[in-house]
Amino acid sequence: MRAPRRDQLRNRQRLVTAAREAFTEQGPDIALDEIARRAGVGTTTLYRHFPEKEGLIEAVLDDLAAAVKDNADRAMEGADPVSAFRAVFTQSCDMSERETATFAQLAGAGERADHHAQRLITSVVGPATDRLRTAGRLRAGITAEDIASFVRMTLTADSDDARAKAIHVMLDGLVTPEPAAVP
Amino acid sequence: MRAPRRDQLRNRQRLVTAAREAFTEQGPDIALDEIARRAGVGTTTLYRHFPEKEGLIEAVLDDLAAAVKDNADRAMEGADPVSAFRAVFTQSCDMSERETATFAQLAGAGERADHHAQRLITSVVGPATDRLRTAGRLRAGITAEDIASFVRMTLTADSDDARAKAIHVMLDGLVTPEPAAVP
DNA sequence: CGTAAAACGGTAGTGGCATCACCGTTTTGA
DNA sequence: TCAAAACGGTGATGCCACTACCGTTTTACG
Repeated sequence: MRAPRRDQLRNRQRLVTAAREAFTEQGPDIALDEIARRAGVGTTTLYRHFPEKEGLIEAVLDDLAAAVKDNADRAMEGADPVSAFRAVFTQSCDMSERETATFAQLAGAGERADHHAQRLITSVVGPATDRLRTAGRLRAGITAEDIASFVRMTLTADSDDARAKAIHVMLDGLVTPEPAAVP
Repeated sequence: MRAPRRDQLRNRQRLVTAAREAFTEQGPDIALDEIARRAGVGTTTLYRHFPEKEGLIEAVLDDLAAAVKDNADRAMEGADPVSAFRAVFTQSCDMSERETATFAQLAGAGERADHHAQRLITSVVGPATDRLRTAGRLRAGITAEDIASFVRMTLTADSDDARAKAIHVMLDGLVTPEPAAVP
């Protein structure tokens, strides 16, 4: 089997980067021709890489999620389970302003994209959630998928203010108080 | 000034009803031609009533919200502020299965529709929220708009299960415990 | 009733956009 | 070096929102 060609990899990366910028500026309804032009490739090449628009959206979601995942993993190191969970949850809901809006828009741009976003978020918050549960501080009956769903909900808040309040309310209800110490 | 013609009113109602059914079955991307056919009117008539698709979506949102508003107002009568709020909040998040999904899809079908849905929900939960605050049982710093935003968030949950859990968590964080009685 | 204003409905057309089909040209791994 | 793979331009198809006409029907009202 031949190794993948360099121009192929390069063009794919260019497309994803251009698409990410384009989606951020204009939303998911921007024309694919425009994205190809921004990437400096022909429209044919775009369709060779992403036969359907939703595939490109998924790739951009991957790109956006990678940064969040990095931050989340860093926040896990050397922190107690409660602090780690709070940090991961907050960061997942509230990346940089623009990224949050872009991620939310793309996640709502179709069923496939929606599920893909859900999976990505689950992979980000899963470890912190499991650790919180192991420490006995996670509210009973809550799964990592639930947490991911909550995160995605907050992304659709219509203002940063409302989102911040929602994060606060949810964290309060998710992390249970420390069990009383035996005297 | 002449009174509005009956056929006009009738056709408008038919369009909204047909659109509501069509959106419920096929989602907001269904073609307007198809909706006109279902309503038994010409496409020209559809565009005369709703020059833009988003206007039709807003009308359907109104239609859906009216039923919820009725339930909410009924739940307010003769109930204490806390019960009333819990009932209104829960019912707003969780109408009948189909309606919830339809409302959420339409609310996400454009910026105008989004803001319209927000206003509608605010008008539904506003009274119950104000009453809860007056009773001193609403968490400090939370406005009716925040509550409406929370409701809209829960509509985007990806499963009934996750939505139910979110409602529970949020209610716990929103209604403060009764202040201790003076001995 | 009679009538004119208003609403209707069919048909054709415009323009944007996703997606496909060719096909000659360029790049690249081996 | 050279064949496989990727590129890119151009034109076509089909769907859909939205517009323009224009002759026909319905309706409010005198």
